[in-house]
Amino acid sequence: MAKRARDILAQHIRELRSEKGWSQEELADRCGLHRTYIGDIERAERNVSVDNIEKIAKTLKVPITALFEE
Amino acid sequence: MAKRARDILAQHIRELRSEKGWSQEELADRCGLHRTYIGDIERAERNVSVDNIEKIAKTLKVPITALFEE
DNA sequence: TAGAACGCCACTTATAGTCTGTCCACTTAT
DNA sequence: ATAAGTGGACAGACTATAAGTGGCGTTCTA
Repeated sequence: MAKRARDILAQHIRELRSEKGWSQEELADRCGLHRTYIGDIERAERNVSVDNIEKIAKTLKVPITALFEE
Repeated sequence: MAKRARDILAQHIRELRSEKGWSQEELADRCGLHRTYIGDIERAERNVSVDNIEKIAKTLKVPITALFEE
């Protein structure tokens, strides 16, 4: 049973954010997104769209492909 | 000037679909999406979200990372 | 001259994304 | 011990926009 894309995304975002020592709120502010929204994404409860995936990847300084690697 | 994520996505989807000799409508049907919606995505006019990106990747039989490679 | 493939427009419905706030767990200072 | 601060889970209500559909025009080619 393959993992859903949003689960993989969630996991990578949380990991990369933690590595930087950022809170969800700090990542949110840097992305121009909302604090609770980042929380939701990291719990894989949101169906994020490409434009926001791109914002998050840029903020985390990784290519988008890095957010989907299994 | 870096290309927007949705442009890269658009280009890959169109290429992979063409390689298979599928029309937009055929890809749409196989994905369970609508003909014009696929057209819009290939013209980078839609801000698609992960769940649909995942559907398209599965239908095209490529990992999601392949849809974002530059 | 029919039909297959696509671009493009207009539209409705569903949900992405924002915001306010409460609760809980864990720290750190008093 | 306990108050005060920080980070995160979660709820509810709202607004912006993605999802999804149908129709028409054009181009190409059989």
